[in-house]
Amino acid sequence: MYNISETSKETGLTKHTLRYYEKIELVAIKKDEKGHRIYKQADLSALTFIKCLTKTGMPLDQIKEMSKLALVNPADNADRILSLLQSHKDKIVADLKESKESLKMIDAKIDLALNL
Amino acid sequence: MYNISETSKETGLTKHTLRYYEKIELVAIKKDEKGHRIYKQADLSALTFIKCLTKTGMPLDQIKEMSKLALVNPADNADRILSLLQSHKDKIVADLKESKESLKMIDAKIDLALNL
DNA sequence: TATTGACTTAGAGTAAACTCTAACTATTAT
DNA sequence: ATAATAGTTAGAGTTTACTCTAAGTCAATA
Repeated sequence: MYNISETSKETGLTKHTLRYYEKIELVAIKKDEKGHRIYKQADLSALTFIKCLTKTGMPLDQIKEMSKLALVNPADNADRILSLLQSHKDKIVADLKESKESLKMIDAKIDLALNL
Repeated sequence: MYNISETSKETGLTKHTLRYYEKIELVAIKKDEKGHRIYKQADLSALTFIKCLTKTGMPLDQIKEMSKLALVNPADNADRILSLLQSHKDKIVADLKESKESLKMIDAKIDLALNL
């Protein structure tokens, strides 16, 4: 069990962001009798996965849609979730390719500058 | 020589974006006697390179800073420009690594779902 | 002649994802 | 007892990079 500060440290998300993710209903976190958030290991894993998705460019509303599906009825929605993950994967692969091409062009510029 | 529509087609940037880049002084484009923009081959190359930089996450104000240096005094600023390009390159390489790691985690999730 | 379609401008509006502020409560340290 | 620290909320503000609108000028075509 972790409080918001520990969770912030573990996940690298700010406390502000953690509360924001709750406000937009991207995650739902239990609270103790004082109203303080208590994060479980599973919450940390979920947040870490969310970070993977955002870092690779999935918009928060898509992530939200996916986690809703997973929470409400995992069995019935497995196919849908899988296909969302697959198409995101395809997007990442395409982005990686594009970035590598940009990197090449930047390298070419650097080489040009070095040979001045 | 290209007008704004042709340039938009060539670079994949919208006409709005092309005018916006001029407004923020990221580029400076000559105009004809009617006030219409005339893009040279060099402008297209610059815009294509700018696209590489933005796609790989360089903020417009950094790109602007760099092109100012290149325009004002290329010889004296070559070192500075080179080091900016180098550090951006390093950032891209780091980002690529991170994206590949995220991809792995997403793949792991997909495998998990497939084995349900 | 009129309308279509290209261009122009200044400036307002948008979307995404935070990020911060103010006002408050509860617990611990001096 | 008081001050510091950690938590809470609602809601306002910020940043980046566009994106769009309104109002206008020209040139060519029906």
